[in-house]
Amino acid sequence: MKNLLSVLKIAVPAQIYLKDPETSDLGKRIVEHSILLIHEIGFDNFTFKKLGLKIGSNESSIYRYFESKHKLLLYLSSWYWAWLEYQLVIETFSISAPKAKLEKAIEVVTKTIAIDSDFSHINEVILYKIIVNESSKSFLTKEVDIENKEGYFEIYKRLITRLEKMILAIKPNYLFALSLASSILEGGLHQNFLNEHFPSITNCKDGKTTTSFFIHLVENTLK
Amino acid sequence: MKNLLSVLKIAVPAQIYLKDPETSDLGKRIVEHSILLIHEIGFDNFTFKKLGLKIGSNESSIYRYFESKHKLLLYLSSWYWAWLEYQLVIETFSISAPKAKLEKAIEVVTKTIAIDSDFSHINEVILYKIIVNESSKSFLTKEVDIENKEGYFEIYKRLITRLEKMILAIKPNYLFALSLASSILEGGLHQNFLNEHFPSITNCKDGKTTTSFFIHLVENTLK
DNA sequence: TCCAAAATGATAGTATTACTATTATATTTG
DNA sequence: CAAATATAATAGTAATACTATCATTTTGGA
Repeated sequence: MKNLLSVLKIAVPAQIYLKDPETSDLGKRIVEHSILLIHEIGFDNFTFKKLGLKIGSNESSIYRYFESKHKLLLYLSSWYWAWLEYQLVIETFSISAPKAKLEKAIEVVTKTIAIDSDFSHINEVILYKIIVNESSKSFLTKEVDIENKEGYFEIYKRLITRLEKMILAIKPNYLFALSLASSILEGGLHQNFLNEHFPSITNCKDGKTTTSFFIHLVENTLK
Repeated sequence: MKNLLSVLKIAVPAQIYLKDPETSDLGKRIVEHSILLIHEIGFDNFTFKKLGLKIGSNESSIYRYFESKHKLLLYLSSWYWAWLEYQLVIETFSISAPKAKLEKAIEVVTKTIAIDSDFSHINEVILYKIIVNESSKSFLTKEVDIENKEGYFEIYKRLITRLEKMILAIKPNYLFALSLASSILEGGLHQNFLNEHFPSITNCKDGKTTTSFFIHLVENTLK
């Protein structure tokens, strides 16, 4: 996995950034340390000024890469979804049995990311925590419809349609394959959020995983 | 339903406000018009100054009721969950068959609110839209753990444990009753969000309702 | 190796936000 | 009718989320 990725690049929709952060050292440091800083102080308290201070660079230079901190969050989210899509594809590619394939897919998209694949400047463990705690803010805005039209959520939507296909491979006449797919993805994040902040309203703790909850749920639903 | 509520008061945790908005005309206007204004311009663009302008009052007066706009959002969310809990209780109270009871419960918590019960200054149809589009912001903060300890989310959590009980009444040995309950509640909101902004990744549209998706899902899971 | 272009940094400035503080004026109530 | 309470008006503050301008450094090609 690590080696494969070292020759690949996670592709984020180009409209999201002004200048591709992957093309320079400063750009990479912006992305790397924005993840750490957002994790540390939360997205709402995060500013480009504070990030500049942290990386020994200038606020104005960061604005050359991203129009706003909202666009940066969109970038991080898209990057994560692209990374997850890649994981999904390689992990399920060689499985031909539909049921086993979907099971592996559910595992990939609902498990708590705990190991940094370490192929780049991006720490996936911390990024995953940001996705759990902040990523909804990327679409909970008044501008969501415009930004959706501009393609900012393409990777996310593609991921869901990939899951949908795997669901339909098991039960072609199931009427809610898309809704089930989006429930697995967002629901997985939400259960992990609850585990962290509201443990009294989730069972996904103490050895019982979010993954096992969803595998059981989906299996029964598609029976 | 309307008549019953006219003698009842929706109880929101008192820590959320500085002065109970239900106790004065200004307070009620603050709540009433904050719902309309947040719906109109979005929570992120909403300010107490703009609200003051709208209701012909002063920013400083609004601050006497709510410490911050974040607290106001917590108030609106809590109010909605309390209102929904009330709906849940009266609609399921007289049903004794566990399966029918849960089915009705799912209907209550996942359906799109389209009729204003009109018993108060609060427009539940618009409030529901705010819940769908903004309520996650009430807990997606760095302060969530402190605020949780202070009891700001009590009603929400109680609602989920009510659903949990109904689930366990059907299948007492089911290990994920809490997770299923929280998935129904948040998942219901999310599917309705998708219906509004990302229709390409949900099936809950064109006559197929969010409610029917969840009823089917839960029924099979508890079989 | 030098020159121009590109990238980065430094500084300043702006409108708005999310408040707090103070004082003045209504309104209610005992 | 006075005192308490509620509301309004005004001012002020530090921070935010940027934009604009200009200076300096780095780099990539002839």
